[in-house]
Amino acid sequence: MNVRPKYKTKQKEILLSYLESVPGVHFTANDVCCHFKSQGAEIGQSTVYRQLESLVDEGIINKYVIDPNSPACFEYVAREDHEQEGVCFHCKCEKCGKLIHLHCEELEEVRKHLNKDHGFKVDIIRTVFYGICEDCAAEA
Amino acid sequence: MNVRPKYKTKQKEILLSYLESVPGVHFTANDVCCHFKSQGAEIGQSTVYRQLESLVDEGIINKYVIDPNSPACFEYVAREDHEQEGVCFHCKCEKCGKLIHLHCEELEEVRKHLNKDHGFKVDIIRTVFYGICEDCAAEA
DNA sequence: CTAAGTGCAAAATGTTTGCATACTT
DNA sequence: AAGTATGCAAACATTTTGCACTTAG
Repeated sequence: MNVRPKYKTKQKEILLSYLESVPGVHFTANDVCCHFKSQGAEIGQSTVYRQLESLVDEGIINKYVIDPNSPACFEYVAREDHEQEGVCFHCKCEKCGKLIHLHCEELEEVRKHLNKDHGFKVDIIRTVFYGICEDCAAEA
Repeated sequence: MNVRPKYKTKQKEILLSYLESVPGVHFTANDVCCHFKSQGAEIGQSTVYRQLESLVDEGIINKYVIDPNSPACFEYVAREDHEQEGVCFHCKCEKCGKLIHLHCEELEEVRKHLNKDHGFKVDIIRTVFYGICEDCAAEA
């Protein structure tokens, strides 16, 4: 999409270090703004939006769309999850919000299938399966 | 989630009969407005939104949320399709924005696989594969 | 010095709502 | 008559953008 950040700025740094401190938590762009506002270390909201977008592109955070009328959710994905490079799919529970990471051969197949038979190159980082997780299904 | 329409109005009637004429086609609320505007048979946009919402609740059409910043997509699902549970999967091109819908046996398999082997019930309506479509991949 | 990032306020977008009017039953 | 639906315009909320300014390399 875009060429991405090249300069290391104070804003990006503090944003990132904050995100690293809340792995697995999901938050909105506005949450981030408020957090920094209350810390006195403000970051302009355009910057927050722009940085979050960058981070999504870089695969450092994930973005979740629950409903077009509520704000988008983001979530920091711990580094280990990236590094094991065994391409990782994500399932997001719509009920409890849990994020499940799957390293699964069958899903790998699907990706190949979409590529070969439909000419569609799936972007795994961005793609999220929404649904209901085992636990939530059980208690329902 | 609401108590729904009780009166049969002209607007609802022509809206429905239009929808029935385009099964499997994706459209936005705005598309509907424009369609009727060009037909001279206008329906107010609030009415369009309200009726579409009703129809979603009634299970007559499906609503797809691709991205919070692009309009929601709707799709009339023919009665037979409901029965064969052949809801379709969506692929969204990150480059040109195209939305591709797939009725694909293999994807159906994945869904079953996730359910059976991972206990995860995929919500097809909300799940979107992001990636690069054939055309965009070609011209790159 | 140049390219990139920031922040503000303004625009854009898609959707919802208040309210007076019109239609269904 | 009573209860709904309609349509307009205004309101909303989130996200994006234009632009002048600052900062990193």
